[in-house]
Amino acid sequence: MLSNQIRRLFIDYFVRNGHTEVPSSSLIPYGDKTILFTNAGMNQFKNVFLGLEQRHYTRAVTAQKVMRVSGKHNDLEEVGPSPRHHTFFEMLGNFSFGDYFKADAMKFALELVTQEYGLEMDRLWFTIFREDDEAEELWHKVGVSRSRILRFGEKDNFWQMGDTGPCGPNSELHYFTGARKEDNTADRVNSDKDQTTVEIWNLVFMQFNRDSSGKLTPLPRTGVDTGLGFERLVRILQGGESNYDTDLFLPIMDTIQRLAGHTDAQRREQYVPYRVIADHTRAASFLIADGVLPGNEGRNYVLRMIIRRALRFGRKLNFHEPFLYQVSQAVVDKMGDHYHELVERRDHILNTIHQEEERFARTLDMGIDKLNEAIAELSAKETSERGDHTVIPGEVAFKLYDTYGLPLEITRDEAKERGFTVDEAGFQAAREAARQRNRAAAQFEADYDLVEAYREAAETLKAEGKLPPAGVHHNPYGDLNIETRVVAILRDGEMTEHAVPGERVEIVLADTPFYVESGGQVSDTGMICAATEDEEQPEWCVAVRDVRRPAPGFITHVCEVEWGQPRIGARCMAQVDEARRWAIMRNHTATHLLHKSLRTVLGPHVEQQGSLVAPDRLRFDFSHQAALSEEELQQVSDLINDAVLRNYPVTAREEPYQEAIKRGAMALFSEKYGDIVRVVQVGNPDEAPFSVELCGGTHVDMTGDIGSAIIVGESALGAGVRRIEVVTGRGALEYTRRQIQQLTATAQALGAPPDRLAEHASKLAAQLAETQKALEKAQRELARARFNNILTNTYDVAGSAVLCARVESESADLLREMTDWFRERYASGVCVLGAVIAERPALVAAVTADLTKRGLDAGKLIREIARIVGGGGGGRPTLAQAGGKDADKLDEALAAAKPLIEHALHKQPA
RNA sequence: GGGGAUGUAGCUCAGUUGGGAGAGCGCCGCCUUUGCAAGGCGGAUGUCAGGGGUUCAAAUCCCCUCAUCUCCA
Repeated sequence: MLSNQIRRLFIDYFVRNGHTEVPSSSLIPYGDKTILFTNAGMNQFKNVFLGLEQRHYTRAVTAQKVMRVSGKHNDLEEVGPSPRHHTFFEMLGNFSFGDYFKADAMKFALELVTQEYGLEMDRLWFTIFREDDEAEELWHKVGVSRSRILRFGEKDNFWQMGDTGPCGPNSELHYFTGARKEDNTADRVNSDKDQTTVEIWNLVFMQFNRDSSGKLTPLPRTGVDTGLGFERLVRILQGGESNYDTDLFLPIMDTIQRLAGHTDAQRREQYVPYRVIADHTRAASFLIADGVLPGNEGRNYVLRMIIRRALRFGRKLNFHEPFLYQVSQAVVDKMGDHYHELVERRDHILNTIHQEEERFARTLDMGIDKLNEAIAELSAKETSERGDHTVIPGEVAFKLYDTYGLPLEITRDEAKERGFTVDEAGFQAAREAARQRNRAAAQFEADYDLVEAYREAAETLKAEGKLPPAGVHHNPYGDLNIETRVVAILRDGEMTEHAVPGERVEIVLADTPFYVESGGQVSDTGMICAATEDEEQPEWCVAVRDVRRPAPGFITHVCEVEWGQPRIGARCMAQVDEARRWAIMRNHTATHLLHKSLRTVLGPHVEQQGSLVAPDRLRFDFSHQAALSEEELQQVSDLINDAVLRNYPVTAREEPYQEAIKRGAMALFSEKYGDIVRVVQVGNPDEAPFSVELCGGTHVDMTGDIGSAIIVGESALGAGVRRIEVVTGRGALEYTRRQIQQLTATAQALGAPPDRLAEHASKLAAQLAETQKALEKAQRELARARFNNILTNTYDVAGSAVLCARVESESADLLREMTDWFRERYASGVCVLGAVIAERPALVAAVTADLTKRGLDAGKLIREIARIVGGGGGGRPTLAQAGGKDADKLDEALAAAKPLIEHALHKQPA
């Protein structure tokens, strides 16, 4: 059976049994900062299990993309040597949200593996939690022999989401894959002894809720969450020795072999690099398809690390030119049928990998240069000192790695070619030391306590019935001015009864029209005032500065009390600052127009990487390799403003995710979407829409409301990411007004008509440059003429010319130049000049080279006399300069130079 | 988020204890050549990343910010 069929069979089986097929969520988790990547099948259902989110089904089945690069589950170093460790893999799973529980989950699992997949009953082992007698009975009831049911403790068979929250016992199916019957024994389950018996499926039964004291209480709605390792299952069904001996990996490794030009024997011998490259290419391709770009922090860094690790292993196969992007093509071919994003974004994936390959090559070149420098230094030592100097110290190797990104293996290989070795123990020691330093520095934790305080506040309010279970009723799309009620007042996260003028508190309302920062759109500001009969002067009033969502369903308004005392339970009016909100909405709709226009002009690889929608401007970051040309910017700008002028209606509606995607809606890759999504569409009802985008933000009704949109900036934001900034509406008006003002003011100042300003200005600039040059020349000639006069003061001391004079000069540079003139005139001599520059004394001394041999040092000389003007100085023996504070003593200093020079010149040559 | 490195002409980079901003390539002009390549001569090009400080004097030393590279979380 092929992998695609195996996956299909799983999904179809559960769909037949009443489950809804839910597509895999992105590898990038949304709204969950605790994890870097989607690392389990249940991630996208987390809030459903927590009761924070409702779905229209209670049974689901998924094939989920999963990444594990570090942590307790995986270690990157294992990928390659290990037959069953992967960074990227698929997890098949069925889920029950308050629907069926243990009995059905077990029945489904057993039926599927034995009857659909044809696994042998007497090779299966079943593990259960030590105290879960119920599980044993249920397994027995569906036909499992008691001798094959094994009990384990918390470590293996008790699952929990976190320190608190849902948890429960789990039960695992293990499978004996060995050839010798006598090895099919219980002690090989959950054992590191050998790998003939492997875990294939984990059934988690969410049964309890654990509170902060550790106490378990039964959940009102139990749940089932299962995870079946797809690669392992395929391996078992296809009878291979490792997960790599399956049709999931073989085509990829065939491609590597073809590119490497290896024989089958060579391939067998180098199986580790083959596996690493195959695994990492899969991971990289999927990550890039989900919108991740290689970078140097967070998940971007992980992607870069994975690509570079693959390239490092590629060198073992003699790949020295970019090759990985070609392997990636094989991944797209193999997996694209089920994961369409690979096919849709193929060019982007291949380009990104290719680019990273070239970048890494540059890093290596740089690193190897540094290594050569280090080796040259060592060699120099070797000739001057005794001892062995063919070992590169560990700190040096580590610095190459830590600072210049040169991997140890490559340092080792390059060193070897030059007859050097690396002190690897020293390297590890340096690495460990660095790690320790890091750990010490990373001791402070985030404001975890504060987050916890908000969560507790939200729970308390729900428990007391002051807030419905779903939390604050939130509608930012309707009226911007509504009547509601103060539910709570928080001071530093703690509940309080009331607040007084001038205080900064957070207010929780039963309903709120305030938008909460999300998808780049900033939070609303506004007012909350007492709802009283007296419209003129409400009893109290607070200014809303910010709006936050510290816990799911819990919205707080950060307020400053203007007057009066808001109290819990008070009726009030919540009023969003409408002018500000309108400016935001213009910018948000303009963002959609910009996004679409960029894709039209530049191509479908343009992907939103981030955005900011504020009242005064919008900022849009997107993937694109090069700077936009003048014409491209023009085209984008024209497309946007054309859409504005056409005055398209902007509509939002909710519809199933799949339908929206089918209609070509643009979705953010970093975003998590439920089954039902909000779709914002720009365009006339009977025509093909201008843009369709999944979006939770607020928008204008008609594009004409935007007024106009002006691109005010385009810049680079990192490798392959550009940023465009735009102003709209009143902001655009203000911007053009300022520009025109500048233009007219400049035109007036230059006395030229505005439409010929550029021509005029460049002419003026050229003239100015010419005039300046002429002036400089004239000034220099003048200075030279004056200086020729001063040169007459030169007198002879023991055959050398000596000049100590005060001159006029506006710069120290000119002063220096004068000494050049002196030296042009006299082959042997000393010249000390002084001038007052910007009210301060400046001195310069020059000594011709022949005199320095007679012990005359311009540096020493200038230091000596600079003291008189209250300063210091120095330079080289032939030329030195100094400055001071006391301009009045300049002549005194110059006079003091004479005896010093004369004394030195009268001395006999050394 | 933390550590390390880098930032100087269009590009690649040098710049010693703080004391005259440079090289190579490229570019422009002229010469040589039927033309090209090459060569010869001459020339232009700098916010020394930005800001602050120390100093008579900062590309150089100190602090902050930004950007890029890199390692770690």
